[in-house]
Amino acid sequence: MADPIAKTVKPPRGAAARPAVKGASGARKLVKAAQSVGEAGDGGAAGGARPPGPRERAGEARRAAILKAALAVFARLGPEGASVEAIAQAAGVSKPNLLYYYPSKDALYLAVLEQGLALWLSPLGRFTEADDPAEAIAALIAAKLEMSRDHPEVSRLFALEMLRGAPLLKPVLSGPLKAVFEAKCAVIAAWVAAGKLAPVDPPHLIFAIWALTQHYADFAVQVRALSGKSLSDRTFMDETRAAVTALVLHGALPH
Amino acid sequence: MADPIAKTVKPPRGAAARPAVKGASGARKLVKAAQSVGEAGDGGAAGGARPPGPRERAGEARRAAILKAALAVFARLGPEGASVEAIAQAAGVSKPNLLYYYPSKDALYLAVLEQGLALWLSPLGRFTEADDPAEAIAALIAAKLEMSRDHPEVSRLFALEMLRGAPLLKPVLSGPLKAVFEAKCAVIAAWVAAGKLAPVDPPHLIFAIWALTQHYADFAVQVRALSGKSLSDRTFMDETRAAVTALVLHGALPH
DNA sequence: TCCAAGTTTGACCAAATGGTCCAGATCTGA
DNA sequence: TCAGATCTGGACCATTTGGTCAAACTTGGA
Repeated sequence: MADPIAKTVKPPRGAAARPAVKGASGARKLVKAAQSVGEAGDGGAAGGARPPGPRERAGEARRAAILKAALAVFARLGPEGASVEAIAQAAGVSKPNLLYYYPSKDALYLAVLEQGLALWLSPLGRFTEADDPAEAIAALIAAKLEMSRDHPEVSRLFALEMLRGAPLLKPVLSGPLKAVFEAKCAVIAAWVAAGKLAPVDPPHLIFAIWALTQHYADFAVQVRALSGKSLSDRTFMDETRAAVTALVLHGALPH
Repeated sequence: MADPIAKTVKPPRGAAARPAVKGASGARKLVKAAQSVGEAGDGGAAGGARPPGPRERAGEARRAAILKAALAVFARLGPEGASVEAIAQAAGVSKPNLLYYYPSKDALYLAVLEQGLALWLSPLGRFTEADDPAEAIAALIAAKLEMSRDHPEVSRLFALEMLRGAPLLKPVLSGPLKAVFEAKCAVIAAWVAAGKLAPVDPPHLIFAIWALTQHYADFAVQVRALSGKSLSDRTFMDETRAAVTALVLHGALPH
């Protein structure tokens, strides 16, 4: 995989440009995807008002199957380690057929990343100055832990990207994510100013929450090897949520 | 890279078996390396008492250069993404020459992992029931953060292995690491029992410390993109240490 | 000085892999 | 029902890449 930014375009045969791989460079696409996180999010079917039709349906299903398989394989082996053949097999599709839906491995990888982005960013979502800090922080922790439990591959995929130096994600990091990040820092700072929170450093508080919650997805093997448990165990999940929440709140609430 | 456990042996030409790639399967080697962390750690030169000699010296230097370059490349691209050619180039060595010192990419990867293991495990080292909890925990955090600052590639390499499901490291995790982990959990439990610590869950406390400190190495790009700083900034380092220590101690000390 | 052991590398090989082609199957709309 | 568009996958191709080989070069020591 050279630079995926380059030639991600080029639709399959002569087909109508598919929504999943339309114009704009990879990075730009990711930024756009990140910006539209909160929005309506139809995302699906290409056409206008026309009802789907069985063929389009099947195509969309196949596309989804490929995406799902690709997420699993990419998250485990990384973009280099994952072979198109392996993904195709995991998706129950022939390699040329996969390449029909996604014109290249890079395009597929980008699509996977794009799909995961919304999910990955969503928990940071809603908390405002008006909220109760303890509640808001607890909710954020819970949401992130649920992400780690229900979509660990997404978490791992993004962790992988970070480890690689975020070649594709950097624009997202310093664009949309930074915007949200700074907004949330401002909220925390406001809470501190209002005396609702101990004088914590907002960025570090957010980093801490991220680190503590993602750890259980990204280092799941280690957690499992050492404790014998994983977030899919109900009690371990509750225990973890309690431990992380307690840690963060004790550190952040006025004392 | 198929299963690196398999045929890691086979010395270069007919040369005397090199210490770096001697018998025992990869996994066993890693476990042994992990167990001997605290020990003397000569590790170097092959022969008995015979003085090094300029030639051996040069060889050892080259070996070290290769290992260093390999760490950098592997940590960035992963074992699949890194090509032997690229590593050789980074080390200023021809590809066949690299293969002369390390008979295969797998062997090289294993050597890199092995070398990093001691470093990675070392911070967990010394703290006992007799120590002051606050001091001991602060020291552990400081040591891990220094690791993240001075050897981020090592941290990233191991993070990468975790994300991959720790194919090579699993024996280490459930062997030596688990032993140390449980010992430390016992220490923490003793502190709790003695009333020197709030009733925290020992495993989660350790996970928290790991997560919080490694985050600054593994997600350095994100940290840098969002805060503009990195641990190599003196003030940011101090700030981070303070923030993490405060968070953990507030959460763990009796309140 | 000379040699045997150790070191270095250009040329080469086989396997894996991303991607293409094309022929045939299937569906859609008229 | 039929023509054209859309799918599907077996065969194929070019490139990359891990690894080998043999020949040449270096060097420590007798």
